Amino acid sequence: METPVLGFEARCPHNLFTTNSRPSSLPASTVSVRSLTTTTTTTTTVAKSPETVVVTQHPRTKPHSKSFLTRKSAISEIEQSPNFLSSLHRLARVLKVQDLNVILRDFGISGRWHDLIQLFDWMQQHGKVSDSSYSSCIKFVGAKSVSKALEIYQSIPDESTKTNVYICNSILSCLVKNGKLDSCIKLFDQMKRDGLKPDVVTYNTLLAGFIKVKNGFSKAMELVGELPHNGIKMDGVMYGTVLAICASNGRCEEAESFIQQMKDEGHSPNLYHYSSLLNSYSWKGDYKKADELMTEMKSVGLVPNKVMMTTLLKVYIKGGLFERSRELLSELESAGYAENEMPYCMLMDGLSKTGKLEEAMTIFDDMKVKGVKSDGYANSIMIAALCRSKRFEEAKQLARDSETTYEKCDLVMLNTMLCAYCRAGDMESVMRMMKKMDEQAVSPDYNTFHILIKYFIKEKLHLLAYQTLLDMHSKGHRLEEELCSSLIYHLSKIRSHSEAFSVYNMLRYSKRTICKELHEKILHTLIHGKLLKEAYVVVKDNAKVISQPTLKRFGKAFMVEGNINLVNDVLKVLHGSGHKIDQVQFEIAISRYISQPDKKELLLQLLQWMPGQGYVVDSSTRNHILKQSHLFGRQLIAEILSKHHIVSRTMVKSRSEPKFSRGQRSK
DNA sequence: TTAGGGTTAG
Repeated sequence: METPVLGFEARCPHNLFTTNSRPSSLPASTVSVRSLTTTTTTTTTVAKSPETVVVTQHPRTKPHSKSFLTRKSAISEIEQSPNFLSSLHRLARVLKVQDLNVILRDFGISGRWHDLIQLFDWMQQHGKVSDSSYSSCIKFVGAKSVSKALEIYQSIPDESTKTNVYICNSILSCLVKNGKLDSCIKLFDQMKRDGLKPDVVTYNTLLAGFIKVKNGFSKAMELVGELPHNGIKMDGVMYGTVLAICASNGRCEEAESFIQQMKDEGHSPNLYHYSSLLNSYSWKGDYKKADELMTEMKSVGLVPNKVMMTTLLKVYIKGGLFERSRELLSELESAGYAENEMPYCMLMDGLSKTGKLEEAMTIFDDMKVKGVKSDGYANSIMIAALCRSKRFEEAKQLARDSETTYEKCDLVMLNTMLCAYCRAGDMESVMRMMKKMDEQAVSPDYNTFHILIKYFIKEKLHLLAYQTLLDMHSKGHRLEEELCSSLIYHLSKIRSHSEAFSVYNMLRYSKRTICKELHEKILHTLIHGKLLKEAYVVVKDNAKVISQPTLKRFGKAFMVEGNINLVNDVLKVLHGSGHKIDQVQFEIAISRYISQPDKKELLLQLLQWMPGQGYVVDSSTRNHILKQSHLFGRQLIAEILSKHHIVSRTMVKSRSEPKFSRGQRSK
């Protein structure tokens, strides 16, 4: 009785109960869900495709088995029940795992997230899960919560299930879609170690993660390089992904060669493949190649769509072909492809960035006259354009208009307006924008901080600028040297030396190399602020790039007021850097030691160190030491000073030798 | 039986 149904199920490659998907190669009308799940009389009416031929080749004795119909109705009952769990309890006995999967997917598609989780829990508790339960569940759960999806993946008890390629692809895709590319790659490597045999879908999933990532191109190519090793051939989908990666990285030559490769392998590029290639030409504005591409595409019967035409416009604009751009824009208008502001925005931006502000403004006005729908991008572009031309009052006015016209602003718009207000010196509006960002819970980005700090410096609110920089740093944004340097300068001027030093340190430890003048600059600030211990740190790390006069100034300052316990270390560091220590510095250091006899050891160390490096005490210092030698041990002092004496004599001799050779002297 | 991609603006 059940055989025909099972036979049918076994032959049909797709789930009987699937309500959402069908074989992607088939048009919607051929094998509809309705036709498969109602009675056999309808199957004959749709017997047009190979699949339905299969059906008719195995005629059933009965329309559907009782069990089939029971399961079918149980599924819809649970799906439609306001309290699905109670229906589930009641009907559980008749349902197979694949039936539960159908319900699971139905919940996923209709966004019944909590029901989905509840159902899956129930399935796990009752041991009614299959590989496809995991892959579907992870897919739907992952769209809302990556951590929950990971939790489900980790909960898989069986190691071999954990490396099931469908399940792996599902969780990897979920990570990619949530921008967690690094964790995705890590997990992928782990999966491979655990026995995953990645397939074309796996690789494509990973590759998709590189599309909008900076420097994603080379990493993507590494992955592509792994394909032959795993016996995987690229398919049309993967070519699409790879071309998008090329396009978003401006790699037009590579894009061309991938297109060629796919053609050679018998794939026909579609509109998307060509669009990516076209987009790759926009980087350099290569309109010649773009035109050729359009011709080729049309010759194979593809009709450019709105996006493609807009991308072509982008190429023309980048290539500086403004007349042709205007013509193309008219074409877009007549084709009904310019009903929103995007093509206008591109043209306005291109014009203004090449100094054609007036022409950009004409487009802007035109757009308004034509009643083109705008979400505020056009305004934002013009505000930026006006700022670029230093027409701050007009920029400010337009920003005000935007604020009243458009309720919703994204971060870039907010930044543009903020910038206009800052440049126009409108403090009240600046504060209003900051408040707005706060209220809308928009977190400031690098640009926001940069704009504000520059503005606060201009308004001489240096400590506020400093606080903002701290905030910026704590949020993990990179700091720009020029801005930091300027802030260091201003903080020093208002005698906020330690704040200046903290800016220096933030920059120093977040950047591999910084301009050498900055070390010198901060050193002057620290000396001036008497932060000598900090100054010593700077010298210790950077003595080789600091000028001799500055080192001298530091040395002297430290000898006079630096921590006495560090005096010898400082002298050694200065000497070690190649700096010739001034006699005055020794004099000061030694007098300090003499005035503090408890530092006797340090004095002796210094005096013993000096001759070995070619330094000797001068006569007044020598006399000073001798007068107090009872404090330090007369005998020892006498011995050390005699060494100084010997060295000083050889020094005098060697200094005089090159100048007066024997021969010269005898003349 | 479950998994993948792709084009445009500031």
